[in-house]
Amino acid sequence: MEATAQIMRDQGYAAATSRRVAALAGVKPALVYYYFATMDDLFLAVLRAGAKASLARMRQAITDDDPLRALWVMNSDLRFTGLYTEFMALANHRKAIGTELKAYAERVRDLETAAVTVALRAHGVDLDEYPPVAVSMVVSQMARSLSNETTLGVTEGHGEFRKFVERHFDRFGSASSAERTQRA
Amino acid sequence: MEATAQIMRDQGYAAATSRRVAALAGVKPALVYYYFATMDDLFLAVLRAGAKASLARMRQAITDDDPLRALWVMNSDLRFTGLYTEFMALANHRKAIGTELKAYAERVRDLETAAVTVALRAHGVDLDEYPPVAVSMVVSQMARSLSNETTLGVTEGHGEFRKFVERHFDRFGSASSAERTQRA
DNA sequence: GTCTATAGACGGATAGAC
DNA sequence: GTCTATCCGTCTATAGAC
Repeated sequence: MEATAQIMRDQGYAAATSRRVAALAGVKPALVYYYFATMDDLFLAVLRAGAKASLARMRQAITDDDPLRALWVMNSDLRFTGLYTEFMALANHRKAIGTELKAYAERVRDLETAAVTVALRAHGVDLDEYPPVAVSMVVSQMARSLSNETTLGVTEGHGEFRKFVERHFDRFGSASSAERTQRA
Repeated sequence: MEATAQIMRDQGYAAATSRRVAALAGVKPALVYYYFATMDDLFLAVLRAGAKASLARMRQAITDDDPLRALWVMNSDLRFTGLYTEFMALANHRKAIGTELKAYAERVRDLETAAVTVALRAHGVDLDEYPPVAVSMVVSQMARSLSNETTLGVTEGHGEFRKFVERHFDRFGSASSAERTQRA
């Protein structure tokens, strides 16, 4: 499963064949089918393991003293976003993958929203003006978008965007006294 | 090329083989290689054609009386975002695709930023507080993210997010939805 | 331009030895 | 559990007829 994830990240899901996975894992192709009936089952196992680890980290982030930044950092991990992009593409034509990825995305959204709600409320942000679900969507999705662009080699505007995000983190998350004034 | 794009959208890039493309186009596989030396060349041609059409629409959007909403609408087109996601995944392990996609993404960013700069400045928005490049990134990337999620079947928070975006469109000086209704 | 036919590589998956 | 060996399908790409 480790080998599968690595190949998917480095060369795309189409390159994750039973032969290549086995070679990287140091075993023979037939052994892959001893543990996983089909390649789809292997992909699903990789997805579930990644989702489980990711959700665990996210539950930790909820209790973080700066959940917004924790969310940003988590979704800026190139290893994570690379895999996620591959699974998104895979989900396009593998029904089972799509179903699993959808379930995962919805659980993530719930957790993210909960974390952001706590953070915003704790700092007196108007939850009608800044709905937690919308804020969490911006933070996690933009972090992923920037990561995807970085992988592609596009970094134009990234510096300015990070500064832009930082300003809002200050306002919404770890509000310093200076930023409280700005909010008013 | 039309058949290739359709298959990529519906079944993923890995399904766009010379056989299937030819079948959908109503010709024989060998003919594909008469027009395109390799499958990579075909993918590149599809990418270039799509990029050209997309850039043309974007230049139009600059002169639109509501560039921000035009940007949002353009990047909410499921046909466009589906293809874009596939090319992102393809770029992971096809160097030529990656180079082309990067060049395209950078030209898009320049155009978007120009359009947003004009729009914000025209309505007296503070460009230091809301850097045009950051605003354009949020608008286009979030539109794509929502489209990708919709394709996956995830719509949680989408309604709230759209309202959130509408409020900011209004605040940034674009005609409010009420005004647009009046005009219509 | 469009076709038939095919070479040659690689893929998923299975049978059966050890 | 892990292997060797193999079946059979699909893929890219090419040769050459029409």
